[in-house]
Amino acid sequence: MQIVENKDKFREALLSWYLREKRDLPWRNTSNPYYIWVSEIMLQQTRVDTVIPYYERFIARFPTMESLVEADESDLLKMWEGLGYYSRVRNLQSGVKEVVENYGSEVPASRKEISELKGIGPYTAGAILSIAFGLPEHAVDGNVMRVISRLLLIDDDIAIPRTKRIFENVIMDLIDQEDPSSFNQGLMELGATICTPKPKCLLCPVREFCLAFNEGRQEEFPVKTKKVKMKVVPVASFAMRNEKNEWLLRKRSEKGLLANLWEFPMIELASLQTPKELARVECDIELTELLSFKHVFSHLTWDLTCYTGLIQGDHKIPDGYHFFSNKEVEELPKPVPVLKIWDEVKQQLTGNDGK
DNA sequence: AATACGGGGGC
DNA sequence: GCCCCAGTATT
Repeated sequence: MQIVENKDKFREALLSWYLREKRDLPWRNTSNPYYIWVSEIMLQQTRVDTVIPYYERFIARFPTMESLVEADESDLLKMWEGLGYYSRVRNLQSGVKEVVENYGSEVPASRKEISELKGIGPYTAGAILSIAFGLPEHAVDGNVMRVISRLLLIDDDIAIPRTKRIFENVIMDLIDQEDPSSFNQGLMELGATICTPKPKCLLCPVREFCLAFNEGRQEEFPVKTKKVKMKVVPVASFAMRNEKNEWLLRKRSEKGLLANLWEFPMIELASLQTPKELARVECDIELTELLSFKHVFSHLTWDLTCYTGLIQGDHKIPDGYHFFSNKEVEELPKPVPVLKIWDEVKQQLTGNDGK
């Protein structure tokens, strides 16, 4: 059965399946646009199962837009710790602040206005508009491109940004005017649970409409070109304590990777050649190797070796560095590789105490 | 158009 | 290992 000649039947099949089978997710029990907004930011490039506990904690801690606006950045980052893409939470606060100050705490319900808010791109705009306000707007994410490319045999390369416009146009033509929320969420739910990279077509509620399935070519879609292999960066990290059992950490730059999160001092080994960097880490201190591991980011890999040692007597501490007690270290927002090091440090401590 | 930006789960 | 995830901002 062709979709283009049976749009109403397709909508009916998708919606009835979605309304019957949809997962019970925390953000599906609210119509508060702010809560929908928070969930959509968290769900960017992040799986549902990962998001759920973060969403629950975040809403409990910042139940209103006003409460979020007042939060310190370190508290925000602590709530986001381990979730990744940390600029998302800064942008979220910035966007919410704009709404509180310029829109009387009412999330604007037009694509033009909502798209001007920090952190809200084409997908998130459509998601909030359709889910929170019931407006017929496209919300094209990776799921939707995979589902639609199979349904309609669209073989344009989804790695090319301009290709997304094709899918947005298809959705605007296909979207259910009565229930745009369930339509958009239904497509995403389908992509997340059935029309997965390895599709489970026998469970699919709309397979009779699917051109790829009819030709047995579902695994050929979507078409996506390969990406370049990423860089491996050797880094050395130093978990140093003083005679008061305080640990030396520094706040990362406010720009770039893991911005404003805390770490044990760390250098890329290539830069260890320079005398300046050498001087910083060589202070006549005895170092022992603590652990080594690789940490994979989206665009690079750290090949990390961490050393630990005791700083005795007087040493000049560079600007931006600070000694923290165990309890204070615990409370700092840290990226996952630093959490791994900290876990190892704590194990060593309890091991020593136990013996 | 290409790149930066986290982290984890599935195979 | 590789792929991909309810993407956006910057260049």
